[in-house]
Amino acid sequence: MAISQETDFFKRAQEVAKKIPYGRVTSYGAIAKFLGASRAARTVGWAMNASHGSNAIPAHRVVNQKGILTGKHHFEGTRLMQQLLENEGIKIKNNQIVNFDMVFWDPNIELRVEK
DNA sequence: TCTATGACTCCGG
DNA sequence: CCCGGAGCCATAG
Repeated sequence: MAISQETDFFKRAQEVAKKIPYGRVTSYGAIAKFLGASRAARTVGWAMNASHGSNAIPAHRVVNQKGILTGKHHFEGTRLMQQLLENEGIKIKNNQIVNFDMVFWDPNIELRVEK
């Protein structure tokens, strides 16, 4: 089912986050762009913050454009986010995803128009 | 309505 | 890639 355009921005961001496949990651900007506001990446982070702690949103699969775990700071432990990603087979070094280009999942490509 | 904020991104050096 | 500065956007108060 398509993500309703009627839904609030941050809720749509959460829906996209839920669609991130296991072992894959994406960026705030990619989600923002998919929602129609490529420059609202910061707001996407805001949505993650709201969802985190409330619902089971894989926010750990959302990183910045460089593949750096900028949001790890907001998880319970500073290593929780990294461990969750490593548990999915993602290599991380110095807070950065090593094979970022390989695990990167772009909703604009994978979800697209979403038949 | 206006101001402040932020888990971002782009650009130049 | 690292660093500093500016821009953009939605939400909260």
